[in-house]
Amino acid sequence: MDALTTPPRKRDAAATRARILEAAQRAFSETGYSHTGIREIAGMAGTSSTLLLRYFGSKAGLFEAALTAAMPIDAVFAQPRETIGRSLAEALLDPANAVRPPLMIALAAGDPEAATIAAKVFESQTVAPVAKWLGGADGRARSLEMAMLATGLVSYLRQLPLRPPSPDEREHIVAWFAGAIQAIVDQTER
Amino acid sequence: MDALTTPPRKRDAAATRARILEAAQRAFSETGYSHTGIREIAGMAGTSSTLLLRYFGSKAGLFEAALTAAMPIDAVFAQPRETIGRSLAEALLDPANAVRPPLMIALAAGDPEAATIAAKVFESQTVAPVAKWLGGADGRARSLEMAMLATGLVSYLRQLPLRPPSPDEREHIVAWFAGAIQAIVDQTER
DNA sequence: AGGACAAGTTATCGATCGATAACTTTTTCG
DNA sequence: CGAAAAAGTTATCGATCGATAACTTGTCCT
Repeated sequence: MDALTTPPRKRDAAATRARILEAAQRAFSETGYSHTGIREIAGMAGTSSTLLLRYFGSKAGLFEAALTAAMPIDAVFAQPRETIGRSLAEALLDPANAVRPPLMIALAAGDPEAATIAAKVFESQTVAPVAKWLGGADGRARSLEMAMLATGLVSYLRQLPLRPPSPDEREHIVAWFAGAIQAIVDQTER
Repeated sequence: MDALTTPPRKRDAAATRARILEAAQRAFSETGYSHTGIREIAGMAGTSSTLLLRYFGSKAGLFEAALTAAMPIDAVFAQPRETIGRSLAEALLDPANAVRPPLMIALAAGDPEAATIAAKVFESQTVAPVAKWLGGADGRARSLEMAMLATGLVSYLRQLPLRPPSPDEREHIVAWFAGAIQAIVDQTER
């Protein structure tokens, strides 16, 4: 009588874990940390919340894992240094990149627990590497400035339901962002 | 037998309403929208959640009221235009200013309901007035750029539990922020 | 083949949340 | 004064959340 029901999928812990992680990245970056339930994520991954918790310990653990796995900044900073502003802007605003660290930061800021996790991961995975990439004694300050810009950009152009900027306004903003990033990168020691 | 118990305070709807509003501003800007309960706010105001709901209809209504009442940008933009960058930075980072629009924005971004309210209020109370203050056809784009910078600044220097920047780094960041704001303000039509 | 362990499901707990109803106390005003 | 309206309290509902326990089913290894 179960000829019409979907047969249960092959058991594969690694694949299930990966599906949960991917679903978590998508869900967290769409609805934020507090507003996303583990049942919802598990449902998107085709499993149950119980299994999710066994793999990741807790909702906070899952968030940390999702955040850590979503840090593909190397590709951006491998681009030519002379046009890194544009490259970063495009990477941040590409709709295909569902999960980006600054977006996660913006989404986590409202929840103390999530903010602590996000800050820790972001510090080690993004702020510190970029500071090293920049070089100089003021590397960390400039890295933080870039992070502020990036978080602001994704917050306003991807997250907040503001009245959408016109194409001209959007291009104005993106050009300004790229220029501001480039200025920080090109800056030499004072 | 109630000689030792505090006598109940005089009944004053306006004063109670004001206490609730102030408590809401403080609580929301410390723990965010989702993570702050109406019982907690009511407790800070010395009343009950029932009364809070009667005055503000719902938690979302209270948030909107708290946000609308926390928009003292006029004072900042009444300062001399030539040094508005510094003035804005100081206003945003002054610990006495517990509630600032960009901070509320940062805290609300993670919750869809709160983000919708915050975006609507911020658009009309801050983005639009600043756009008019700036003037020019690209006023709104430049206003949004300033909002991005401000949100990034308060997020990283007031909200996120990052490893705190050193005094030198902090001053580096503040000076950069003030310069970036000033550049947007001084910018003329291209 | 068969058992041991991993993978996955079902049921449920306890806490918390926003919201509502019903009630009591105080103030106000004719 | 006294009654009506406003101000405030107590009790509780229904839903949702993260988390745990107990159980069943599939897979793999000797």
